[in-house]
Amino acid sequence: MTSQEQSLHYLQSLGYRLTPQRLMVLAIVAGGAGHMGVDEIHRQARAAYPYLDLATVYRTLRLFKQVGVVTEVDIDNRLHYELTAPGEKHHHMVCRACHRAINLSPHYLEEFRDALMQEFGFEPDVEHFTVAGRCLPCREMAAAGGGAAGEADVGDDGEVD
Amino acid sequence: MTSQEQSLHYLQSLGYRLTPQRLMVLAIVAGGAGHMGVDEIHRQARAAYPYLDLATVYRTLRLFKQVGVVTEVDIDNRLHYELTAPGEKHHHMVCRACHRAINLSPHYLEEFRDALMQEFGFEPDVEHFTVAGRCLPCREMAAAGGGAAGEADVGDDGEVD
DNA sequence: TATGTTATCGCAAACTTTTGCAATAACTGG
DNA sequence: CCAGTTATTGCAAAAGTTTGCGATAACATA
Repeated sequence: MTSQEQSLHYLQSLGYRLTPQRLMVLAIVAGGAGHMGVDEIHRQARAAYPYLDLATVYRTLRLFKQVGVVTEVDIDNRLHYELTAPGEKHHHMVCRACHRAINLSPHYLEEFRDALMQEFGFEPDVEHFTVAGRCLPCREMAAAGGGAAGEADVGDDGEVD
Repeated sequence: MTSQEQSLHYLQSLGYRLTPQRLMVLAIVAGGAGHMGVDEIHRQARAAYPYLDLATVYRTLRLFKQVGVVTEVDIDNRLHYELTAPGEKHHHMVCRACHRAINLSPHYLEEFRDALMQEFGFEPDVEHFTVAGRCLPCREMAAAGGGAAGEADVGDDGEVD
């Protein structure tokens, strides 16, 4: 049983229905490399299933995220999704200059999470976590006075690991 | 010189112009208790200055945030703003069930920030930081099987310190 | 396989936030 | 104090995302 099939059975076991729209969206996110923008998922889905509505894509992805099948990443105020890798869980650092997403091991958040739990009883959503900031190349470019050269001219799929 | 006046001089020293719209928005955010939603700021502003456009409120708040005069908090997918308290900097934990914002001392983020800087050269935006999760009361309510009772029925101004 | 229940879909409209553009007004220098 | 420069405004429209609603289709039961 592939991990996609597992996800589908899991959804079913929670009482959700298996619809062609959900199969399609799952297959596309699974097939894509890295995180995909909603519009791209929608475009690909419509190629095979022309009537699939954008609202359905949003609803489907929100459901998948809620049950943990996909991971949501906010890149430059736009939602992106990737398949949740069960064994290789990671968070993201998103550069606010070049909008690249860099993976971050969960290890870096454990202390933080434990402190909030113990001191406030607050359980942070660290299933997935995105922290904005500025990556090394962009900071160097900015420091050099270079400014905009090369910043923000990366496509939807800019990703470093 | 009040802290509002300081903010205004600071804006001016950066080359920004002092307009009635900016004075108004600053006064309202300064006068409000805790973080205010954009619509509420707009409503109050229009009471005294009827033609002030919502787009101007957004632009003004974005500018204020950029220069550090106000702090932005994302509560339930809506932007909220509060005056940046120079001496009492804090972050926020926002409960995804009751949407209350709880203040968090910067101390809890220092280690995290330092680790990212040292290991990745990534400089996280920790001027202000919002972490989503579930607060103690909501977790207890959920555990008790109570479910929705009392959750999410808090107004715009629900805040704990 | 036929039937009922209800989760899900497509569509349209709403909502929050951003952006383009021409008109206005804040600051600068004379 | 007046004129020129240009940041800022208001308006309208776009962009991204969510929501309400009637119609449809997935699943369960017989």
